[in-house]
Amino acid sequence: MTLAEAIRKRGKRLTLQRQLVLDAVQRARHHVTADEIARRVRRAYPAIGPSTVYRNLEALEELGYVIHTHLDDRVTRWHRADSHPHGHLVCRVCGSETEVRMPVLEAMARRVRTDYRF
Amino acid sequence: MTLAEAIRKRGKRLTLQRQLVLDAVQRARHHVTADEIARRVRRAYPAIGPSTVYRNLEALEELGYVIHTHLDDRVTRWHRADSHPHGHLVCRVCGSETEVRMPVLEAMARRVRTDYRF
DNA sequence: GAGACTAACGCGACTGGTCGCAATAGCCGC
DNA sequence: GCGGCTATTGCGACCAGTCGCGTTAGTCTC
Repeated sequence: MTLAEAIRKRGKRLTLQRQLVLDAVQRARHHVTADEIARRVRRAYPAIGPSTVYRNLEALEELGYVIHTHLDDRVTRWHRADSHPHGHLVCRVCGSETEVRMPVLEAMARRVRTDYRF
Repeated sequence: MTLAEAIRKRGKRLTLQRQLVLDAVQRARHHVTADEIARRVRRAYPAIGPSTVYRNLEALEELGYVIHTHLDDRVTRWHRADSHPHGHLVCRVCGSETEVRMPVLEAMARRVRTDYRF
């Protein structure tokens, strides 16, 4: 089943803009902001508006292709859903405080520290 | 030790605006938004600006008097730090998904559901 | 392929929140 | 109490993200 078919089956459509947004997220090495994605897409399709990028990211997340995180509690960052696992963390949320508990695998620990500025 | 002393000891100052913001949060029955706090404070001190409210909430959180949460992942809500415990939750953060696990105490469960729209 | 249905687009206004700056006013030491 | 230091204020510009609307363009059916 092609990407277009998978998307249509969910009642959505595969537009050029949507393709470009997905492509930009998948090409990105790490977590990227919506603005960074917008800039990349704009190189191939300058007319794209910010709201289109936001709406496509939301749609693509719903479809299971991308994932968003709030790493620093400020800007939303996005990455491909099938990237190698890098932080399915167990957290304690007590009001605003968020403590990140280290995952079991030591290899992941370093990366987690970077992501969460921990 | 008075409130003023406690605050000064941390290198901060107790201004009228800060008192009013703290008072508004402590008087509030539940989680309130910054805007709601601003409106309450404005009744006694109309000249207060939004940024002052935000900065004071941040300062008061740092001082341990208030706590903020992102209940619906949209608006930030605030409440007094010493309110009876209502949700020190254990969460799983996997990208954007956040699953709320019920606390042990059954009495708390109902409240948590409301808070998290779960 | 043509037509109809409607998801998605681009735009501009709006919202919640932050930042830099010059002015104000707590606080401390004398 | 007075003066100096600097945290804090109010203001206005700005930023990330959302929403409503009229238009465009995928998709499905024939």
